Amino acid sequence: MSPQTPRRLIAHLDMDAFYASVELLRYPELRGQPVVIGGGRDRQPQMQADGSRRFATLRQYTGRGVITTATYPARALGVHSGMGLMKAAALAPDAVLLPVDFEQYRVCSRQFKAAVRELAPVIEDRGIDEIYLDLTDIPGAQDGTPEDALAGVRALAAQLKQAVFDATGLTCSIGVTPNKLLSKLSSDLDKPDGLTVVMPEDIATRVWPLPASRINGIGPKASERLAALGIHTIGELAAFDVNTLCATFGSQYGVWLHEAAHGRDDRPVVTHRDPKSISRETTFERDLHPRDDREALGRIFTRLCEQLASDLVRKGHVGRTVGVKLRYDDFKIVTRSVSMPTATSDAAVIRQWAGRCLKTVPLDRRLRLLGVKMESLRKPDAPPSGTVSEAGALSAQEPRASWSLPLFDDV
DNA sequence: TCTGGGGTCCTAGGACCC
DNA sequence: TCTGGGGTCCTAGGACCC
Repeated sequence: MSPQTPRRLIAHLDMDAFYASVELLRYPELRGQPVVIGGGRDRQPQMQADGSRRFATLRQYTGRGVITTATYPARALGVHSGMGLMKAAALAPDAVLLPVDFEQYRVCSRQFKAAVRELAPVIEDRGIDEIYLDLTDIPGAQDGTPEDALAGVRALAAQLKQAVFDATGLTCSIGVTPNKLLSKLSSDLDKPDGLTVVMPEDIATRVWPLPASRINGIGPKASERLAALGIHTIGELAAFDVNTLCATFGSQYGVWLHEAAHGRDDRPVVTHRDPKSISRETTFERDLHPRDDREALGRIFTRLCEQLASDLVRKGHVGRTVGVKLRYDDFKIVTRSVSMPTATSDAAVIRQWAGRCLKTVPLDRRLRLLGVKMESLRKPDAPPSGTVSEAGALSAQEPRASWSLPLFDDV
């Protein structure tokens, strides 16, 4: 790298087993035990006569929930996030099962982000438990000899970890590298409570031996197709002919795979993003038939639209494209969407247009999930995007009277 | 033992306009 | 009569992430 090229210094900070760790703050007696978080509302720990708490275990669970997070002792038993709770119960029947408490996690999330912001103000939010930081302009982190600079970087990262712990009592893992891709990968190398610095000269030894699937953006499908090409590690991907990658994966993804494997990524740390869509969906306790369970489905549909509308209002958005999502009992998903003449956040209008979408979907088998989504979001007072004329304003109301919903209507 | 809920981005075909 | 490209919007599906 030439001296005039400004080398960026990017960190990825990832909270360790975040939801589970927040629960352990509240129930310290569970520390060291296998604990999983997931499922519904109704498994609050019960206080016993002797003042101790009684916790539900996975053994008693019945239902369709999945694990949101598991403590490290639970992970050692083979359970992990995304796994169905029934399956997890077979592997770890005595693990403690706690319900999710998003309110509390959001409180802790705000606390750790505020603590980090005091030291490093350029933050990109990546959800409730992780952030990217641009440390390039933090004084002291890149001064002096390469050895001094490295020491400075490590000291700053250690300071960030301490600030997070002081604010929340929780540990996190940090990766510091020249870009987001490498930092994301590096924060995972020494979990939990890790601090990993990877510079370009370390890529061959630290990154190339890892499985290709460790790259953020290479999921199960891409991994499988890479394996079919004989590519298993990031190093093998880096050495592979980029033209063959493009022929297999398309030019955009092919080039990206090649660049990623070489540790190259120039995406900036983005401190603010406007939401693109807002949605609500629910999986039923049992599969429902559009005909036999018409009334139940109608009520659920109406409630989803009302929840979506109130989310829009609360977040200060209106939207112009309404969509529905159905998952059948065979797990096949269909979606339908339609753009309205004007943007809205009105539950009744959303329900009418979403109902219109529903009428174009096959309703001949049981449903597992129903969802409603709004896209093309904007602020209510902003001028409408696109070319829709003012005359369209009336049309958003029009389906109210003229559309009937024979299958889902609960009246 | 069947797999939650909230998002983002990409692809691809057709409509429609210039 | 049979032919262009380019650009944008719309819709459906899918991969991926937290």
